[in-house]
Amino acid sequence: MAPLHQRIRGAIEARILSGELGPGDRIPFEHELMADYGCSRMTVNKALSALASAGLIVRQRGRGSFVARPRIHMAALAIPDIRETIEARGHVYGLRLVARAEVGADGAEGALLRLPADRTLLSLRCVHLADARPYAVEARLINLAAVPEAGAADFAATPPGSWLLAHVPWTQAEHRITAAAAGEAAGPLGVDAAAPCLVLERWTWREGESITYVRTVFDGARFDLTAHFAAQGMG
Amino acid sequence: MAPLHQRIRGAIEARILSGELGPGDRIPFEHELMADYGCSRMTVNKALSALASAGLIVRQRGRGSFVARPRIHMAALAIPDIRETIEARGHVYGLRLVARAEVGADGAEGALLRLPADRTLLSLRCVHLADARPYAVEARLINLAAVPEAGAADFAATPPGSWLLAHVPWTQAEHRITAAAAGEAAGPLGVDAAAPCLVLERWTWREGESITYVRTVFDGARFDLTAHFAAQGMG
DNA sequence: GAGTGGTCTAGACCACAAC
DNA sequence: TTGTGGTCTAGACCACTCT
Repeated sequence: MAPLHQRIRGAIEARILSGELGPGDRIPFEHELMADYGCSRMTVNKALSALASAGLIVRQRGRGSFVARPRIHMAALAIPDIRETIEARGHVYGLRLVARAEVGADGAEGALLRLPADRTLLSLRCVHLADARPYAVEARLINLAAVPEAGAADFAATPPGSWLLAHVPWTQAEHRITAAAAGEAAGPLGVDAAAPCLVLERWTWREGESITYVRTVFDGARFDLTAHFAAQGMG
Repeated sequence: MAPLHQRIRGAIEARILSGELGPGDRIPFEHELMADYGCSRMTVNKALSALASAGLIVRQRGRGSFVARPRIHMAALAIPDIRETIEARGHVYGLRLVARAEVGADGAEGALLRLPADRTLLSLRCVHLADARPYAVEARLINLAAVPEAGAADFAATPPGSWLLAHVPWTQAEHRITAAAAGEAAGPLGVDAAAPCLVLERWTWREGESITYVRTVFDGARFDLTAHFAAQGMG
């Protein structure tokens, strides 16, 4: 038997998702639900608060609770860890570190991370392999002032993304997904220079400080980003 | 002054994000926090429950609460409403309905929506324009058994995606993002057939029933998907 | 058995909205 | 003035974990 607050939440969720309650419609008042379920106000409140934090309803002090207007195509998209993706499909993951250098932040690299010119960056280029075949080309910059331990990490053995995820908590990130011709990545990827590729860029910050920038190029013919997800807070 | 449960939550969040508490570390017990803040257990419980539902900590009955292992690059990506995107950038939105037909579900279309062969689908093709210039090409299928009102909607005036979002609640969706050559979309988009394009596919369900499938092709040189977001539940 | 979190009660005071 | 939701208290019983 599910907890009462969960059953209350589920019952209201069902009425919204079935269409019985539409956007803007009123949810029963807390005291009505108390009477319906024969429980205390805290229990009802917990159910409604959960629905509100999930975005299914809007609560207004002094007015009541209402079904929320549907959100605009907000989607939870899993941006996968490359090694995990490859291994999950039963392939052997391989990593080839092509270049590693410490560079000043006064050039184009520094501009990408929006850093002052006197900082030092670790610049990495590597190729991710699936069954020894090129899968993705990655160019990464790491702000050494924010992550000094990265200077000693072995990025020929551990993918930079996996290493950072395990070592550095982040608070803000930005993704950009574009399609482009392979261009410079054509050689390492083993495709034609005009081949359509999926380009994933990510900027990551921790408490306002830039941590890393990464640009990953995938062969469009072999890679896609997919995500299955449930509607607003349906878990 | 923020509510007490929010301040407690914020204080713990800060300790996790600053790195003071790392993955697997123990969060103070509820009774310890009660003593620290001089409040009741319900208040502490509300703070910790919120952190747990945000994925920052894991709570285990009989053991305690612990900092969660960081999630694998899970990101909230906003898949934008095309009309809103164009208008938000200050351009004039235009829509050209190229084709509209009701088709049986016994062909390739039915397979895309995974529907029985006896169902009827509404098949639409349209071009989204920004300042009268082609911006994206959309091919859509709508399950008329699930959304009969769509048969009467004016999709020459309202983009199908906007119409559906406003009229039909969904519970499950799946996205697939790929890069591909323009191919058939080259003509309507006004680009070369080999031009790299971003292809966004979406399947949408409502309580297990297919609602719609859409495949949208964007000119890679003019379009990108971006998302700025905060870490696990940081609002 | 002692300690943990999960749930629930029956009150209370407050800020805010509508009348 | 009345009613709403937001917050908080000081208890309680339970299921579970660890020893």
